[in-house]
Amino acid sequence: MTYYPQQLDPGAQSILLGEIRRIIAQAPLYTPTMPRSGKPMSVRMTNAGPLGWVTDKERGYRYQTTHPVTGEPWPAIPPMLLALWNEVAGYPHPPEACLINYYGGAAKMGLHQDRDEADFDAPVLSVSLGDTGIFRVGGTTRKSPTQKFELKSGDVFVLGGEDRLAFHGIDRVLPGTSNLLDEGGRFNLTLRRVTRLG
DNA sequence: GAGTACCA
DNA sequence: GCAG
Repeated sequence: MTYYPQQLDPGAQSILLGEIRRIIAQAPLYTPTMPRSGKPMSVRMTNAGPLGWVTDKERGYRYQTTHPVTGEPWPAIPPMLLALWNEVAGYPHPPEACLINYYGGAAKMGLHQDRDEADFDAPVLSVSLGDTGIFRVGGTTRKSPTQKFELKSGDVFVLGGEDRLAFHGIDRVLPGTSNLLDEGGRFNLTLRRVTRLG
C-alpha cells in the first residue's frame, strides 16, 4: 500500500530543512558509486541515525554505522522525524536509518527496490523538500506497469505493505517549482527500519 | 540471460 | 520536448 498521510506546512518544512543543514554540516553530502562498475550516481547522499545506506564499487549496497568519507558516526535522526514516524508508520520500533538524498540540476534515480534491509514489515517513509520530483512507482517485478506522481515540497509518502518492495525511482526534478532551497533542487529523506526486532 | 539505485 |  502506498499513501500520503500528510503534508508538512511551510513552517515545519523550514524547521526540518534547518535540521538537515545541521546534519550535512557534520556529515557532508558525498557522491556514491555503483557496485562493480564504480559509476557515480547523480544524487548526492548522506545519512542520519545509527545506520546509514551507502554504496561503492568495492563493497556494494549496504548499511554501516559510519560516514564513508569522514569515518565518523552518522548524526542523530532529528526528533521531529521520529515523531512523524510514530504518527504515520504504524510500526512499533523506531527507524534506524534516515537516508538524505540531494537532487541537484539533472539528478535522477533509476527504478529500484529498497531491499537492503532485514525487515520488510516496516514501511519506508519519505519526506520531500524543495523542487517537485517526478516519482515513478511500479510493482514488485521490473515488468509490472508504472505510474507517475509528483512529489512536492512537504509531501510525506509511505511505501508499505504490498508496496514495500515496489520498484520506484525519480525520473527528474522540475527546476524552479519551490523557493524553499536557495540553491534549488530537491532533498528526499527516507526513514527505514534496517534490522529485525527492536 | 541475468540483473540492472548506472546507462541507453 | 516526452514516453516507456
